[in-house]
Amino acid sequence: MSVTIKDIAERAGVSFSTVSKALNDSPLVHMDTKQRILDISLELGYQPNTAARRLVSNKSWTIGVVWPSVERFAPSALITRINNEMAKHNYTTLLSINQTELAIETFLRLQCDAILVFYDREGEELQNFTKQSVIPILYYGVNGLTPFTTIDATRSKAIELAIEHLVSLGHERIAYVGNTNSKDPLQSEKVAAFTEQLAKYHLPITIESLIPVNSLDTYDGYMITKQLLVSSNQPTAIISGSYDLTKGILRAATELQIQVPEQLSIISYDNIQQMEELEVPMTAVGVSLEEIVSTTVRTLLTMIEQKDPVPSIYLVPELVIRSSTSIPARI
Amino acid sequence: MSVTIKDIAERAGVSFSTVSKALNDSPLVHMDTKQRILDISLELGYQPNTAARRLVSNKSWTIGVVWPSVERFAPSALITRINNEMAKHNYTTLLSINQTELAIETFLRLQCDAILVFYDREGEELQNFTKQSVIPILYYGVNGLTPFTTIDATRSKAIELAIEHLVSLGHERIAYVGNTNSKDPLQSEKVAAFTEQLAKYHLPITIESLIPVNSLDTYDGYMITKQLLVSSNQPTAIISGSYDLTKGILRAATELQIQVPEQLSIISYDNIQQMEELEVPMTAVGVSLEEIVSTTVRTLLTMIEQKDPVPSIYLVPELVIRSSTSIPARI
DNA sequence: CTGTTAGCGCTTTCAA
DNA sequence: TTGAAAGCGCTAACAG
Repeated sequence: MSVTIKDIAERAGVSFSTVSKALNDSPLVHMDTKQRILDISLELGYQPNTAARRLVSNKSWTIGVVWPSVERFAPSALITRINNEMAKHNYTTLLSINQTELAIETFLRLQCDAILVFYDREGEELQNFTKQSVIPILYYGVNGLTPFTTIDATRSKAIELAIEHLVSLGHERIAYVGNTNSKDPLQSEKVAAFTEQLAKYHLPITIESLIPVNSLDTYDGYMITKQLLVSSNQPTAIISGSYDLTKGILRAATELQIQVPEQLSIISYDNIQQMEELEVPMTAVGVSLEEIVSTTVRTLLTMIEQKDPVPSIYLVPELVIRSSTSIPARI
Repeated sequence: MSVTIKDIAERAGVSFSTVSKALNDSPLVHMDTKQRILDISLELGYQPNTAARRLVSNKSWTIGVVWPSVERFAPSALITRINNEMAKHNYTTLLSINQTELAIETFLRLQCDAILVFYDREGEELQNFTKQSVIPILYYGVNGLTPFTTIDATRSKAIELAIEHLVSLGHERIAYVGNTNSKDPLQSEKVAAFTEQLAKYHLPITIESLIPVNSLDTYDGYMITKQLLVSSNQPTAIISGSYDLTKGILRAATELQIQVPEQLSIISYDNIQQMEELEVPMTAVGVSLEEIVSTTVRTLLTMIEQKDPVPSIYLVPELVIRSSTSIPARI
């Protein structure tokens, strides 16, 4: 059996309720007493019993995170950051790699204080949790897909920014490398925005405009780009759907001795620090990781406090210009 | 407030302890009563309060899993399976992507019933948990690296099997594609076994024997193999360090129009079902996923029950011959 | 078979 | 400033 507040109380010669107060830094305890109790608890290696604490406070101090099945760098970094940020607020982040429905059920049973769901799967349907859920559920994804509050990174806006940037530089043959056939709404939103914007600027949409990859892996990005860059009707600029893809694209260009940005401009989705550190510092669009993290954490905390509905949030993407884009090469 | 056993008791006109028994399927409750209570609890949507349950039973019914930082397919599949298997035993698996030390601390504080650590990082040191840990900690990795009970997949034995198989087919120029420079003991064990075995069979060790990749990604596997296969002193057989690498290796071979296994034999580490489904069904070595899962779960359960020390376990790898290996081509 | 009782370890009034 | 007491929701003797 581990040490409890009673043990400390006995040792300190006070009642256990005083210990409880002292440990919670209550102002109702004399400084000296408090210090003595703190010392003793430290000495005894006291660890509060979470179960008991939860029972009485009716809080679990945990939040459940439903993790996307597919691993990529950006989401992985996101979760790590959220995890650390929530820790600062005393919340422990639990991850589940189960199916969304199952994971939510588990977290519900565990009485997590909130659930964060990364909507990243292809065409999942889950509507049954609408009302029965007493605890707040926050989605990260595209708003409107679920009845829940959603943090939406407005991926379409990001693609708009990218194209605007390229067009302003004078590019006309722009390709999008990404999950063009995916039913994943996070991906298809980018694709839709891409074609829309091309149309808006009266740019040609050819078979070389939408370059499909099966996954968002570096590997696939590399493979498809190598094909693309030896085709007859090469683009002067590529928009990449993710950080991982970008690594592959860049590698393909390097290998074919195509200078970036002189001969080929690249602009990537995913506004993360790592873009800076690629062989060619990468111009990127997207909501910055920091902002996604801080907004998510803040929203989560708000939802937990005031169990009232919180409106969905649209995060505004930015364009970060680095060294991978320039005016198109003379042909 | 959610519904408690007291609510059910009131509704059913029995005492709450009877409800508790009924809900726990105790034989001490009359069938009729039990059924009625079950019906009511269902009707009311009763969800047991985990905190309370934990408090009294002094168990959390959770096990914490420290997840390796690097994502690859095989470990990912492993964790998913363990997760599901533990669920059958009423345990909820919590994942932490924090540093090992931090994660263990968290799980300790949460009073998990056991902690499973995937030792997958490069040269981490953590010796401080040796005694203070009241709850069982199980490692998955290479035995001897930590003071804890470890499930060891004897990767060296797997490589032995691979080489034995290749040698028996008549191969002499064998290359190992893997993390040859990694400090990760899981990887270096394979490498060490590889060179040892080559020596044992008096096979030449050249620069083309150990093919280093930076990561275990498909991408890197592809890249390095393409280089390897156009070199002057090509191997007749490749041993791949992981499933992901193998995908890349296979792809490189296909692209260079090298027939597998006619012109090149490939044998892969990671004994998982997916090997069957590659373009060329892959001969593989390693402990089968099923066995790793069942052993891990069983050990975990045992450790939880009898808080006595459990000895480390060495799992025996198998060779699964499929279609990617054959006698070497005539030169 | 069913109910009563006593906690599990902690927080939180309420008295002293 | 401290202590006493109640109770969070549940399980587990023990008594009927």
